[in-house]
Amino acid sequence: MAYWLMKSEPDEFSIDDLQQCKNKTETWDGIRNYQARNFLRDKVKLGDTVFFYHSSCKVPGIVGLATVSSEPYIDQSAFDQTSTYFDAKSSIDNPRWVAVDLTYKSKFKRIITLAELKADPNLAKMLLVSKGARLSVQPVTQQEFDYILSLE
DNA sequence: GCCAACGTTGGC
DNA sequence: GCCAACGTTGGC
Repeated sequence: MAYWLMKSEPDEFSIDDLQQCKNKTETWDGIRNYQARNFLRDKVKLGDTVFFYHSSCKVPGIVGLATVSSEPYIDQSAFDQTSTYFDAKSSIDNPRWVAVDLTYKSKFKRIITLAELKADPNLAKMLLVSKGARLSVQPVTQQEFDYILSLE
């Protein structure tokens, strides 16, 4: 089983929103970055565990856990002209983007903030804190995962 | 809201 | 295939 960190803007979709979804599960779509897409398509597996990260907000950081609850599938929002995720270059014949389902697992008692993660020498090599890491889907190592869980 | 850092596009 | 211009992300 692999570990991931996925970013979401809480104004758009927060961990509380995920918890309140039907079956606590929602489509994780709208990824429009090739590197992130490649992870989703090629590496993310059903049953993987995900750090749910809040970005572009007052206190950015990891707020809880989710589980990948589907295999990757074609991101239909790319075909929807009314969607903000519409992409004219993705076609049904040649789909460009993928999505997975995420299921709520737990919410941390506190936010493990980006500032805290950045300041921690044990996490100096983590992708999230490395320069210009804008990836919205990124791998987390077993060591990083266990260590961050222990911070809660 | 600013802007640094990155990604993407498109002319050549 | 290079690279300048533009767009986006996301912390601050």
